[in-house]
Amino acid sequence: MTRIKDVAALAGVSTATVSRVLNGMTVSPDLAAAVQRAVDELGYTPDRTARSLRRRHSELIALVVPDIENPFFTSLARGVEDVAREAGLSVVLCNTDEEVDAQEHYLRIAADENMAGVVVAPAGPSPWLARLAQRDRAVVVVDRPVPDDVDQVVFDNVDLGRRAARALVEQGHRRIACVTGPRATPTAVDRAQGWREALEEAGLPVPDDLLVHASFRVDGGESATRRLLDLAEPPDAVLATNNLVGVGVLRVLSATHHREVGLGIIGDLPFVTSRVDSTVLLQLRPREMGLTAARMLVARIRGESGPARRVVQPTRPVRLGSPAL
Amino acid sequence: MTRIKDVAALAGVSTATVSRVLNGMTVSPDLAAAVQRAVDELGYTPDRTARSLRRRHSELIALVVPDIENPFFTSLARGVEDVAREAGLSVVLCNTDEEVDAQEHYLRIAADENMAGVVVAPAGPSPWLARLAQRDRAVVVVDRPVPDDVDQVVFDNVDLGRRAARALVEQGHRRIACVTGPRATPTAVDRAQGWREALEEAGLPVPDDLLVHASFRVDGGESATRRLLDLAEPPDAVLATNNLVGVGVLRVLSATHHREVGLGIIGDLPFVTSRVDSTVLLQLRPREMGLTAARMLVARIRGESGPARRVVQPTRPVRLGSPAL
DNA sequence: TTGTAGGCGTTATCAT
DNA sequence: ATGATAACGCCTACAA
Repeated sequence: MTRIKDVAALAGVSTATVSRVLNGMTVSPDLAAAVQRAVDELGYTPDRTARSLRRRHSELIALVVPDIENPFFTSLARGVEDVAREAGLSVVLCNTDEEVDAQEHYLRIAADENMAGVVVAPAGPSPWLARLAQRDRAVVVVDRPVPDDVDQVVFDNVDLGRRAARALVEQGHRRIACVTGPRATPTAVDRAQGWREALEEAGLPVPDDLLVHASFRVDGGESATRRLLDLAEPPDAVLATNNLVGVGVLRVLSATHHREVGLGIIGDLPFVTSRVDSTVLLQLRPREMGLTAARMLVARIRGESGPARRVVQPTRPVRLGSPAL
Repeated sequence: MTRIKDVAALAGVSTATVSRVLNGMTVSPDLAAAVQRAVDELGYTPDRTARSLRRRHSELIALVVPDIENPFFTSLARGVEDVAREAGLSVVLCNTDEEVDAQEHYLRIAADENMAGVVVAPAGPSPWLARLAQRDRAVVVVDRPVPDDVDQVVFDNVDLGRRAARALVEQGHRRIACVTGPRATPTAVDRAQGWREALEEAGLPVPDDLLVHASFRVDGGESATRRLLDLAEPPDAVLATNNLVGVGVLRVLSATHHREVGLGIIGDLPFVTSRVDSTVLLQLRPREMGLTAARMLVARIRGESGPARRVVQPTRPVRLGSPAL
């Protein structure tokens, strides 16, 4: 392999001068040109492990997400990537599969690899958030709020639940069920809370059996919906508090020909192929969330100080119909 | 931060001994125990940049894919991850967005970060494949064959096209269109070739306007289908050569109430919500492909030598109907 | 402005 | 079996 000293030898300068050229420090034009020629001729690029060791941090940032198969997080990843690339950082994507152990594993690696920073949508609480901050690494938490004193970009989840449920009320539905995620997932709980508030403010009853906690995945939406349809008094509408749950609900409603049952979804409907003209859609624009988070991260990496910020990512107004048809 | 010398001091041994304990070399039981105690007490983990610099390679492998939003590649990623974790390697996911520049960027980083290996589904040809091999890094190409002399895991794409088209012929269709990916994408071309062969072997004409090259995405399937439906003699069936194109075709067929038009899809239908009872599905099981590729990669990282292998990943037989309903 | 040289934290070689 | 020490490749005081 070609090393910095090979470049130095070819250019007839010291390795220090090569390093300076590579890092944009002041070097006389003629030497800089000679170095650049040598670099080009040899196709030299610095060894990033050596550079990271010396500089005490790399040019990698980790994006840790709980479910890489959920289009919400892949969109978020696109946003993070766009900003990172602009800043000369590369993103490595880590999938925790909603398992805290895997999350801890990847956060530890981010620390041990001396990555410049981490954007994490937490599968659960983690001591590593504080540890990373303490080791002087940039940390931004997205989507799911945590109690730690770190930068966060989240939605106003109670408000999301409220707005989506209100829209269903305005459509004339009176028995609106809510299918949400696990009790341990704050976004799931908050959105359900918003749903409850909207029903109460409309003077509607909120029976316990209309709120179902399921996995935040397609199968969760499916099983929950089947259970709801089996009730003695089934709902006349269903609010799905995330995109995959929404797909599951929609699948079961279509398969069982319950086209009269209203549907609200917080999130986008990825790849849907059925017509959902009257569906209430509250789109979240995860890409924008990724942009916001990555910008905050880059600012911290560049040395910005100040107290942890908690940014509420705005969303679009409720709309009707399928996004693509 | 806590360093190896802190552990050594606390355990009353040299750093060399600590290193030996950490790396499973022979150390007397009592010293090993003392070291382990110190490691636990300090919560020490080795600095991976230093380790990588010294060992000449890290414990990271890169998975480079052209479209992180395509469920085919996220499934493949799951397979790679499962094997990698088992082998003590961590996967970093890199999205090239079908851009060769981005691909080159990430491959270069993989080289400069001294990553142990790379699994890449190429967006296009790359000199880095050879360069990485030359630098003694493990490389496995997946999904899209390349001319380079490197390990590859691919489908028999001509056969896929043939089998899917045959199934549509057997359903009684006589004018079967094919919507495939860009001319520069070998999988797209080969699957279309299989389609052509199946039609010819059935004695059906293969008019030029029944083959449409589009992007390998949902919008590609949509626009191609609209064009096909506008033909003077529209097709009575459509073969989509990948999953996203299939979604696009299905969307347009549903939206325009062309339920009588037959449909074949090479790949899975992610998140579909409409009923597709008579759809020909040729599922590819990308996760298995990821498992295969990662196992080959791990073997190479462990030092396996021998000529480059080209493995054909088997697929399921054609089936009918939606995967989930 | 440029070169020399030390050190980042780890592993591996060479003694003992 | 263990310890001292020299690398790995780069960056950055410090000196000139």
